Amino acid sequence: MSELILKNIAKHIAITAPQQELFLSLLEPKKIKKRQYFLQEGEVCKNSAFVISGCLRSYFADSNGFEHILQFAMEDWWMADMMSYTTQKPGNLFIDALEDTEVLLLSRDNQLKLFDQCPSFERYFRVITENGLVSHQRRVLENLSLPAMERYKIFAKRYPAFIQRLPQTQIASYLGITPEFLSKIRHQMMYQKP
Amino acid sequence: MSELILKNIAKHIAITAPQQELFLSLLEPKKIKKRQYFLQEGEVCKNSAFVISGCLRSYFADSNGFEHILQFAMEDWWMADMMSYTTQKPGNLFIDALEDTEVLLLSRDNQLKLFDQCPSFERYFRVITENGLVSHQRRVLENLSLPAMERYKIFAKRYPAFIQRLPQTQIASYLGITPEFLSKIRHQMMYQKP
DNA sequence: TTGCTTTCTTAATGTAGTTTATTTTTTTCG
DNA sequence: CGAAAAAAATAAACTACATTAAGAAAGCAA
Repeated sequence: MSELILKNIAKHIAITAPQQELFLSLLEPKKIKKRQYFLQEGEVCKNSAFVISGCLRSYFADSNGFEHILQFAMEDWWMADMMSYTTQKPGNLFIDALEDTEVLLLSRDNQLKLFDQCPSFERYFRVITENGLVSHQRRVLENLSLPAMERYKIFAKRYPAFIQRLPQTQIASYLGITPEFLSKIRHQMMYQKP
Repeated sequence: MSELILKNIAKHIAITAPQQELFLSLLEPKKIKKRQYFLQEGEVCKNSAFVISGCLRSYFADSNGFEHILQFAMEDWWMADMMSYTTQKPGNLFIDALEDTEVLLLSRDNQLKLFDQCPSFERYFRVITENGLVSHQRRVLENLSLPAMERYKIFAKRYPAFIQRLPQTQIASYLGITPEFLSKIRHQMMYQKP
């Protein structure tokens, strides 16, 4: 069960067997049922979650009650409210499960401990964070420069698994449009593609 | 002249005098005149730039020739095309100067060397990158959830110096609206505020 | 199987923001 | 300084997307 996370780490850094054990000893497994919250607005995000199976989403609920999805996390992805996790102050995101989900938790305390005891992990999370920054920068620019249909096409190409597993409502919320308009876009695509 | 960058680093990590010297020896000063490119689309971003004085912007030029600003960098900020800088592959951003600007350059090679020779710097850049990620996540959510006038108000409150120093055209491009519409918004704000 | 809830579609109407064009104001620089 | 260029304001026509409403389809518990 911890093979997945070790494999993920091996993609970026090489660590010894005792370091692996140290790392695994700092993790805590958890199961989150579909529709169950992992984190709610106003709480401190004590843990970062590595998804073993299932799917999480993080979102912001605006003053009109509309939900805006920041991120999905399926197998092999990390999920947290980064603002709250790094500062350990109350956050304003919700995180919940779109499917029954298994995760491994790493508390911020344990993460910082890990950085001191094994600096390779500081490198691992630096690289992970660099990649996250790049993908959010790309998302900002795509939202500024592309109309909704283009953004949907790119999303579908980049994350084909998401298109199959997620309801369109969720995808629309991630793209920043209404489900009604996404439906219209998909209709248009069917009759203009070939 | 290198006081500013040492002070910035001291905010996050403590380093010895010889480490400071090592770090400074890896930096290269450069001047960039107003309207001059620091980086063009298709080039590899070899250096990250720490701004000593003046102002840089990074932007994406879409297929219709419109510019979409990703970031401004004034004194005490780092600027790079992160995608290209971290992978050392050709990027798709432009970076140029909005004012005559002085920067200190750190090449990716030197940065990685620094990480090996002084792991505290790996921590410094991890923290910087975490902060960048958080601010881009916040920007994604603000773009999804708020109308243009709210985004402008938040921008003005968060970066008061930018409002004074930058032309409205640039701010509009950062907010994702046309200069004409920003002008309209500002007119509305004048007659509804008090 | 039924009924209930969630998801998806369609369509009419409404609006935040764009486009295009013109004029005024400010900045730049020889 | 004065000319030219850039930036800002205004306004009318237009469009991508939202809102509202209603019904069809699909998933799911009992």
